[in-house]
Amino acid sequence: MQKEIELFKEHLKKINLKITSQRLKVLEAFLKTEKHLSCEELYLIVHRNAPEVGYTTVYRTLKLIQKSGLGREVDFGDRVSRLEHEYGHRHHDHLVCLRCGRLIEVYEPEIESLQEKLAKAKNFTPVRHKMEIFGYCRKCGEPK
Amino acid sequence: MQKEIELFKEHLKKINLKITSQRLKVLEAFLKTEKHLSCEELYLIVHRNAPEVGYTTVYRTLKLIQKSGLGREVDFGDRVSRLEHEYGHRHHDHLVCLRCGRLIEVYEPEIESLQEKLAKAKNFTPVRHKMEIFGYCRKCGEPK
DNA sequence: TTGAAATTGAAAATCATTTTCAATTATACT
DNA sequence: AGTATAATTGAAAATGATTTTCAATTTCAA
Repeated sequence: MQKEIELFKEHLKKINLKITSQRLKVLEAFLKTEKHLSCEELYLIVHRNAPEVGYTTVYRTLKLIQKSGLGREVDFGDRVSRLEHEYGHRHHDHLVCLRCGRLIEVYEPEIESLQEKLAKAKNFTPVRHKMEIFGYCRKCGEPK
Repeated sequence: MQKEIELFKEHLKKINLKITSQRLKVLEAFLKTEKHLSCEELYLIVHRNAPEVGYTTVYRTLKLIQKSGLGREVDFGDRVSRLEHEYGHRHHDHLVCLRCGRLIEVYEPEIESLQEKLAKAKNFTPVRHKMEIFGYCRKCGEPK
């Protein structure tokens, strides 16, 4: 976690932004969880221990975490941004349970290379991609 | 297009909803385009010829089009719902140009079957999926 | 034709996110 | 350490897409 904090500080310095206690508190709360937290969830966690950190600052810091390369924004169709770890985590796709909301991360290199091929066939220069499979997890069983 | 209109009417009857001129106008505007229209864009089109159709009704009708199986909601990360044709269109993925917003539809059966395999490996029952590749189209060239 | 139930549109409400702005704070430079 | 200055903060207001409310209107089965 120290490594990530250092990277974050370096990123801030590089773009002439200041290292503040609020920013570090938000970052630490993010680093401590492996869950995909929304801004509000993160705000509640940070705010519990540090009531002086405001909602807006959490939003703003989440943008910085993304730009620093430590976090990636994900949206599972509910119009709520969530942040997942990017540093030290290779790209993966998601299985999203329609009943309980459970999230399973999966990695399939063959799909990645097929995607490259697809893009190339259309003269398209891929930058990033997202793939989500919605359905029912083991516990939630068959639909209906 | 008549076939789709019939299907829509059948769907409404099945769930005891009424066939109104407003609903048919929104449906027809949707059927006439192959573009991925947002609610607002569709509203503007409908409203041009039929000013008596309100914004809210367009929104409500778009939900009905989705439920009837004629349209599918897509969201390319800008938090705006768009509706694409579902009836008579096999599932496909999207290449989204980050500069000009161009949309390219692609179909790759191998990816589809790999997705099935992935889900099965996690005891997950897939219902639907979405895959989007963001990047730069031929015209917009390399990033930056 | 009629009446119950569904539909409509305008306006208000909602919800996530962004912007505004005056007061505060970090940091580079004395 | 002190100070100037540019960045940061948080509360509140603004935004923008979508949803809800509600009284008036319309559909359609009987």
